Amino acid sequence: MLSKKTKYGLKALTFLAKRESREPIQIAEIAESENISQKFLESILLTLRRNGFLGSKKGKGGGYYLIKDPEDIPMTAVMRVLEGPIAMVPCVSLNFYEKCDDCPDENTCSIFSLMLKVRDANLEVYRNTSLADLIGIRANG
Amino acid sequence: MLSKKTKYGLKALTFLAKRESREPIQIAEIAESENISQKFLESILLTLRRNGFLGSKKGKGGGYYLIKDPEDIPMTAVMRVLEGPIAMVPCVSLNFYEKCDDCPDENTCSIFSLMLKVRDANLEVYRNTSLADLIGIRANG
DNA sequence: GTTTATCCTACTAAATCTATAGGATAATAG
DNA sequence: CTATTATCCTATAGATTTAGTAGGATAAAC
Repeated sequence: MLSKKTKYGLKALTFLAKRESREPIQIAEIAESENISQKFLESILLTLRRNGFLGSKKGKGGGYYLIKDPEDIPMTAVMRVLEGPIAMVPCVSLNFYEKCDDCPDENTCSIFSLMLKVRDANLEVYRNTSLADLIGIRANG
Repeated sequence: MLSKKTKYGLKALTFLAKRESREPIQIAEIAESENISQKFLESILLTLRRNGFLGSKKGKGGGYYLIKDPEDIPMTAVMRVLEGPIAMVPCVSLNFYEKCDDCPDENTCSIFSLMLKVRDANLEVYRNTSLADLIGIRANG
């Protein structure tokens, strides 16, 4: 299941991407518009800023804004920052590789191959989808 | 991330599928061979039996055994029973549909289309993989 | 009737997710 | 300079899910 954190983060990003202008938007405005707890959203936007997706400005007239073109923000990057590894098991993860603690040997693991296929299928989707693709009237399916 | 429950369930299923004979195998043997807590595995095999994947026999010489050919057990079925919905959000789930509580309208939801694509990509993999495909030396990638 | 192994419910512990509290910091306006 | 505004940041609390355990009931074999 997609975490609320990721869901809210994606909604906030699309909210910002939809705007023509890149003027700062306050957390409160995004939170209200997208039905998100303001404090929770605050922490999410903070991670998005720390990971290079957003800029911010303090004080009156402050808020958050995109610092890249939506076309240049692939879903792979967003998902990895908000949701974590794209792979379902660490031993097939490209960016978060780890040995599975219960597996003596990847070469004989019965689910390794399946997990590889799943990872690749998801990567294919995320790599071919940018924030720009999420904006506007949805292209159904 | 894949839950331990699903991972262990899949390993147990492949362990049983690898055997030529369909004689009952004891939980203890599977648990030891696959590095799984016996009690935990017990509850997993129980759900697999209740959902029509396994048969069981009590008493001496008892245990669990497959009641279908591995070719006839698609990953879609196993995943849905052990891991739950294949979709990442309930509003795009085929078998577990629900409205998202925070979304006023699916038609304007910015992530709906992406979640559909992800679901379909995963379905494609799971539908085209049976338990039989998990057996034996892994076909890498 | 004893042994063996699954059946079943309930429960506990740990981890993760979701959300909140409350003050620190910095920018703006006057 | 001071008040106001809005982000910054750490810590923590509450809720949910996951992982694993306890302990006896049931049924089959010998």
